[in-house]
Amino acid sequence: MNSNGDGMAQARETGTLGKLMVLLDLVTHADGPLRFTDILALAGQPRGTLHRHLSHLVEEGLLELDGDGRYAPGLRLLDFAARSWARNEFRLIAEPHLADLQQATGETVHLGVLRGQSIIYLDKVDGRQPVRMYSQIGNASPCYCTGVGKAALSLLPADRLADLLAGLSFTRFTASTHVSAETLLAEIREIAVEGYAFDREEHEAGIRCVAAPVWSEDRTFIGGISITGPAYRLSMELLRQWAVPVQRAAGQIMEGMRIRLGPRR
Amino acid sequence: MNSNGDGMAQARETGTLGKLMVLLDLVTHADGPLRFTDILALAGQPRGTLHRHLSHLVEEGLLELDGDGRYAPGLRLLDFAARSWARNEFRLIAEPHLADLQQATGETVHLGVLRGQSIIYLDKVDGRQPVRMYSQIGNASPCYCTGVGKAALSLLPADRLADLLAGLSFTRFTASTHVSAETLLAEIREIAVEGYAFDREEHEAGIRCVAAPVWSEDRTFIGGISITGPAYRLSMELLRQWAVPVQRAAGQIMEGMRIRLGPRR
DNA sequence: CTCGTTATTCCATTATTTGGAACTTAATTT
DNA sequence: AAATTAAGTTCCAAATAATGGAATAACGAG
Repeated sequence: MNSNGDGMAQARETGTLGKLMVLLDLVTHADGPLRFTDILALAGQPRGTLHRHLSHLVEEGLLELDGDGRYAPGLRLLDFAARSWARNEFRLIAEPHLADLQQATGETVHLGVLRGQSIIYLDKVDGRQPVRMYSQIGNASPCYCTGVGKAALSLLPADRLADLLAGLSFTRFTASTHVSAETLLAEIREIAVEGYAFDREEHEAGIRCVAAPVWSEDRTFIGGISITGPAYRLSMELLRQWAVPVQRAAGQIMEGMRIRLGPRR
Repeated sequence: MNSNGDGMAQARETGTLGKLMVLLDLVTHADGPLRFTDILALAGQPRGTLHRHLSHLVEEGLLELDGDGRYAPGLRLLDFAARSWARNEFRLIAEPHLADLQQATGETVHLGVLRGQSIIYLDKVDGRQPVRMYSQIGNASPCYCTGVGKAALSLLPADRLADLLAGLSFTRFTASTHVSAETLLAEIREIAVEGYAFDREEHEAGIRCVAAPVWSEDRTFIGGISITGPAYRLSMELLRQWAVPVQRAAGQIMEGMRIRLGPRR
């Protein structure tokens, strides 16, 4: 009955919630607060419907409406996120190993997981300056141009990987960004063999990283950890050396997951 | 038809969204992952409805369903929150002044705003150990037992304050926690006169703070900043001295808001 | 294998959402 | 100041999506 094989991008099967989430997405991804008319143009929902939807979102604290009639992300989202983060077992288990890795290398260490087509960063340890956490934690980055992302992709079974690649649309961030599924797939196959991935200034010019895949046994978490830093300090040769400790830390995290989560299943 | 005059607590006027948010609240506020039956008992929604609601929330990434059939907060919430936080103007303007205050006192500095009956912490600057941001940022704390909370309440017009107090239910966290609207109101009146508030170990034993109110001209942000630390180091006398720099920093933040946001209105 | 528990699916009924249009309010121009 | 245009809000009959009781399926312990 309800075949969904066409090329329509944003079709959702989640009823009212899906429509509301489109709005939340629009507002949170915009460069600044949006007025009603702006959202009307972007969302393509009828006036009456849109107005009620926005009112409900504001009422629930998911959006905020300022004195100039502009909609911005609501602060209630922070409370939800803080709780989500505070009790995340993957992160809790990984934390000490990230700190170790930071100590060993002196560079910034990240933990991220694959959610849909994005990598969501769960943790960051940076030894040098006081950390501005939200600056990176929680941020969703594309999977095809980050070390953690490519490491995660290398863990997917062929069919799931193919599906994901098929749905991907590439944005060129730098000269080295993958912009086709073919070259990306080729690199992912290599990564699957080697067990580690590089980001060769693919997301941000001047920034390199080496990453290793990490996953939980039930596959709830498919992601990776990485060491990131400026290209002038992190030669490709150095990154190749660091692949070893990164993989070791990844192994320790997975062992920690097995011990903590294994018995229950 | 749908009279709503009874004592039912959680009645919402936001249709489907309201019901979904109740579920998000339940899961994010629980001590750990919840099974379907747990939620069924807590939410009081019929089986079929609940099941569909949960499925939709999972599909949208707001909840996650692990291999044992337990629901936990979803990581998509982190992405929303990170964006909400990153562009929050109040926080951006306050940031340098919080850092100054931290430098001047050596203790932890917080920025929070009133949302409903809660204070949501927008920022934290702690000079000593590397900051675990989410540990505090984003967390919603009760307004009646935090310095920032009481400072914020002192800014409310009498009628809004009365409404808020009427809806408050008090939890005794320590021996000094306010547990009645009367004593709280009395202190708030004092704070309104003095221009600063203390937390005398009211939320957590052994932790004190001094706070000053901060607000934006359009009243979108009503909150405060505080200096927090252990009681053995922060005597009440010292806190009284620090009221001055805290108020000064608060003034600077408000001046910053006026300059940045004033022209637009 | 069986029983008790927990989770999922089904579908006629009903309540909610929908969305075009009318209306109000605010901003801009003459 | 009045007129004009744009922006935001409310309304309500029609259509659709949510509802929820009951049946089914999956799981787990004894």
